[in-house]
Amino acid sequence: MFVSTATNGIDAKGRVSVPAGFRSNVTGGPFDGIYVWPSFDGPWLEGGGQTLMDNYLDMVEAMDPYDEARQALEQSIFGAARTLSFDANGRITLPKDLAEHAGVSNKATFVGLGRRFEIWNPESFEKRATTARAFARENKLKLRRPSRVAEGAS
Amino acid sequence: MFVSTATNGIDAKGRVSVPAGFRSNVTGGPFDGIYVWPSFDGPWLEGGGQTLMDNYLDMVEAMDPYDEARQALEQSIFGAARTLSFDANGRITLPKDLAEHAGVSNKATFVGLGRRFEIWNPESFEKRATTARAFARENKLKLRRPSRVAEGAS
DNA sequence: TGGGATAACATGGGATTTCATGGGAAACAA
DNA sequence: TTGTTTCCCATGAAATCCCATGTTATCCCA
Repeated sequence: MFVSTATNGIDAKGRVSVPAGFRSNVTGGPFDGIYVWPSFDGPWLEGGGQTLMDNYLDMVEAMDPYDEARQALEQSIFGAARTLSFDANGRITLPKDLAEHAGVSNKATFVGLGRRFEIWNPESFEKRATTARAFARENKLKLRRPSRVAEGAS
Repeated sequence: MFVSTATNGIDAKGRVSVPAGFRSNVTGGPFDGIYVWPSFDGPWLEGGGQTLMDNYLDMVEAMDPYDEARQALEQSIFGAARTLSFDANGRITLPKDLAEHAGVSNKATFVGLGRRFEIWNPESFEKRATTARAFARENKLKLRRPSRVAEGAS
């Protein structure tokens, strides 16, 4: 799973190192790289590996073919996503339009969120992280064990 | 499960031995190590193995995708967590920012709490343990057998 | 049940590898 | 050509691996 947060530099060619911990998460797919698309909630990018895209595909295909939500998801995710391959050193080249959407130029912050991750402008992320932390503290009680008991837990 | 309390030294490289009893709890995961993140309740660290993180992921994904609390929790847990691998002798290297959050430098106290554990500054923990004991004494009557027996718990 | 032998654990330091980053050359497109 | 993209190599810093060692706990056998 994608965990932790790391800020890496973007060089003049638009290249940025994907944190090593993220890379080791996506090996074994049909290509050596990640999927990235603009968030439709705000100025940051969403990303993940083949497994995530497979999950989204399953979810979409479980919906009615003419469900508006289905079409929105199809267009916003599959239509907007890019396959960004790693170079020999584990970097991707961030396309200009994606960089603009996220407002990143010199540095980019990778945030692991379990199954997926986000790419942020470092300053914007810092602001959001501060409020998120307080909010998480106030709302931690919303975390409930799934109704089904986790069997075989160790 | 994680039980007992142990205080181990932190060397100049930031390495600290994870108590052997804790280590034997997390073997068999995708990596040989633990997840650790800063508590959002105070100056100590929270930790656990793959099973705990899987449980958190299940709990978070049971929430509405656009619940602000969900996004806050995702960032505060998965975004803040680190995967700390064991070296050949069962040590982890505590990142500086985590050590600062917990206020540890020379020694760290590992506290087993069943499904997860905490890492404390030894003096701070001693203080809290005193008040926690008193609190437990006052509230011992709240301990009740679960209405439904926990299946498959080990 | 004592006491020596053995294994497990926590700790220290040096050597090696990985990681993030920079720049140049070659392939490609317009 | 001219600008862009991809591949390849170099480098410093940081993290990891490997070996050594004292100490504690456990085992085994008389």
